[in-house]
Amino acid sequence: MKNFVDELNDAQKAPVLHKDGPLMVIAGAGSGKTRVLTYRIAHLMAQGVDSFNILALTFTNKAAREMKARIAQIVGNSEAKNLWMGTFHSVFAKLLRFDGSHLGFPSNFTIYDTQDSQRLIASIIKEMGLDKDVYKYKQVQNRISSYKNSLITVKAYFQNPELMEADAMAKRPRLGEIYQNYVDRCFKAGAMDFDDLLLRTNELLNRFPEVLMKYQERFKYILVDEYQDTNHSQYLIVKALADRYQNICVVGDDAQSIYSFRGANISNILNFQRDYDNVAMYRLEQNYRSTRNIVNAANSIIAKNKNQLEKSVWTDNDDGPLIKVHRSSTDAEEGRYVASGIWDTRMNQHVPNGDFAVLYRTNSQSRAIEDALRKRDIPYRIYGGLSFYQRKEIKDVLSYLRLIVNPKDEEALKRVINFPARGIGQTTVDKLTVAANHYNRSIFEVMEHLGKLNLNINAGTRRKLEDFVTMIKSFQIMNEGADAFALAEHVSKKTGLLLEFKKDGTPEGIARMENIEELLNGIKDFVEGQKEIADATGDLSEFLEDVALATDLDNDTGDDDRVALMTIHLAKGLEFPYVYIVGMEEDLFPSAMSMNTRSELEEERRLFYVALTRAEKQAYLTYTQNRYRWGKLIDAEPSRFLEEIDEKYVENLTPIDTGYRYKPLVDSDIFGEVDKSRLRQTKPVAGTPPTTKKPNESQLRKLRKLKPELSNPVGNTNKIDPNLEEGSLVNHTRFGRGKVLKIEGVGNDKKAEIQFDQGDIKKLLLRFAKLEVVG
DNA sequence: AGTTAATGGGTTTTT
DNA sequence: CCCATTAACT
Repeated sequence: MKNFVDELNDAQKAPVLHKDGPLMVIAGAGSGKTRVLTYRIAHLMAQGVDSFNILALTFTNKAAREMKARIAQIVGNSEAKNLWMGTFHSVFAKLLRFDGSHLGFPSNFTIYDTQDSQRLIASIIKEMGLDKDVYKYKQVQNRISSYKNSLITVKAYFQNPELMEADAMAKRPRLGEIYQNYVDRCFKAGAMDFDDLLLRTNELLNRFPEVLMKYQERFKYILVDEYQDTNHSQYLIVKALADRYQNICVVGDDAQSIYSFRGANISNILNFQRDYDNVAMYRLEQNYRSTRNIVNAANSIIAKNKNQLEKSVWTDNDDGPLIKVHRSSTDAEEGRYVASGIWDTRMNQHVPNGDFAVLYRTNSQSRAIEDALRKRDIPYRIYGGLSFYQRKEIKDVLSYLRLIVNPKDEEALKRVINFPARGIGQTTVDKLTVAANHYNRSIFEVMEHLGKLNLNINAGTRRKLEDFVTMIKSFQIMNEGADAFALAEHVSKKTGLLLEFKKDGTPEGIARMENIEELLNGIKDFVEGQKEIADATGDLSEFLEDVALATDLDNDTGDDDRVALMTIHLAKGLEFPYVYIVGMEEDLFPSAMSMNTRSELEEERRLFYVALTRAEKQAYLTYTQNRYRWGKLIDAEPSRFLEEIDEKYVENLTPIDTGYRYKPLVDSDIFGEVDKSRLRQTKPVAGTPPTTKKPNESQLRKLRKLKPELSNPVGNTNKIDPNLEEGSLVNHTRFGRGKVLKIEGVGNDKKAEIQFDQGDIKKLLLRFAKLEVVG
């Protein structure tokens, strides 16, 4: 453990060697920010700071793990073990497990994910008898979430006439009541949502000075990575904890602030010098990552933003090749271009798959890329999107486990009380919910005391409820002895979950069963892994917390060689030699939802800056003229960002599209509400795209008339027969033999027009599934 | 009352 | 393309 400081350049050394007091490091993309943070922690420890007194907040748990491993190499494993490191959410979840009892939360509280929150809110809206078209649960959840991130509690909400008026203006005067109910129900269920982990930490530190004092003393040195993406709630936690010793080191880059949609506040970094006294300020401006062309191109883009800190990123690296821009006619062709490009580079340069990344704005764009890579047998891994733990079957198993740990967990209970089906329907659950609200108890408690309550539930159903309670209780008893793996395995079998998917027999059913098996293996690994860690017990509740806060990136073992596919947001902090940025189109990137105001557009631009600066050697930008969106082919126009790059650094592989007029910017920051009528777009000059035909009026009329006849004709909507194609002969359960005339749409949302051999039904437009193929 | 198929609506990024 | 809701069936 010596001389590690010599591995740094002078600019990097300064913040590493700086000892006490607040410091801010403004670090340009690729300037060795993580290195500075890692070495600073190692240096503090080498100087005799107890590792128990250091708290490091990182952007992903994976980053924390890697940093810890590197520090362990320098100062030794036993010392590094005591560091508190992780994301805001995971660190403060841990803190709340210790001290949440002050607020009335059990140490085994559940963490609700977004879906759990939304379901609960939907249920509250229904119970309150509100119009669900006015109070849309997703919007309501969004609103509540942003209140929480701004530290607006229910009480604060009702004390703020402006907020209430804003919601009343939006025709949602009872939003505050929903908020109130939501908070109460979470509390009653012993549950916290993602935002609560920060909000409740704030509450804890504010209301209990002795707790605050304890953690101020514990965390004498605090380091925060990606400070530009902290929200108000996180900002206040850091401020409170650092208040005593003022040993706060924040690292970030305002040019890479891309999380304002979840409350990140760029002014946290812009105002750091105002918030603390005698701030030492360091800048890292030399980029070690990318070629000069990439660095300069990125600079030319970010220069279009008005709101930013002074900074000039430069590099000593070679110029490298120009950035390649490619146009294709459809998203499928775009995929083929990417796949063949990767293929060629891999062959010519002899580089591994892991050197490539394909970045996109939205998760749904991955499909076309996947298809093309698969056809070429190029191994890839998709990060993010629907994560493993969010899949239906996995959430089902996890819900049982959650219920065992915390039987008050209402969302988990509602999910599994009738899955696999055991004859407990919606009406029964509604009755239980009403009773639970009435007695101010959890649903599970109501179920435990069915006999003493008069709930108008018939004897058969009552019996089923009792059986369910008995089953969960038997699991709880088992949980006291057996380890998490044995329990989870027992639960999957005993509840009939595994069987449910097995008897299904379809490829999906088998895939689901395999997923459950994979989950069980994951639990096994976890239990064994936890035995190595000092303060871990390897029990179920620890696993559940891990799962609730894990990101896809965290689970990446990185031991196989694959092309990486991910959103630009997920790519923050990563780097790859070859980077494809696909879907460079208006309305997609910049996104149609975030190009109305200057601040939104500037954030999209920063996102583009982040994307481009991931590339070390070569960047490719691609766009299409037509793109499938939900099965429909739509026009696409090149992104304005393509024009914003200084042309010196770009090579156009295809003729440049011209003749567009971009949507005018309406600055709602100044003018208030955006006038949507001003946002009309001109038509493209490019060739006419192929269009899909809609059913004509007479076909539609026929369909509507036939509707009663069409009950139960085609099986499960979600499973399509891949063998069906135009011209196939099919057998219909009701109408008999017929021929497929036309197929519309893509993926699982296909429709077939079928001509039947007999009867007066000539043509029928159907969504099809499980139609038996005859010919 | 409970189960299953069909339909209609929204449509970004994530802990 | 996914999900929640509705409609029809057992």
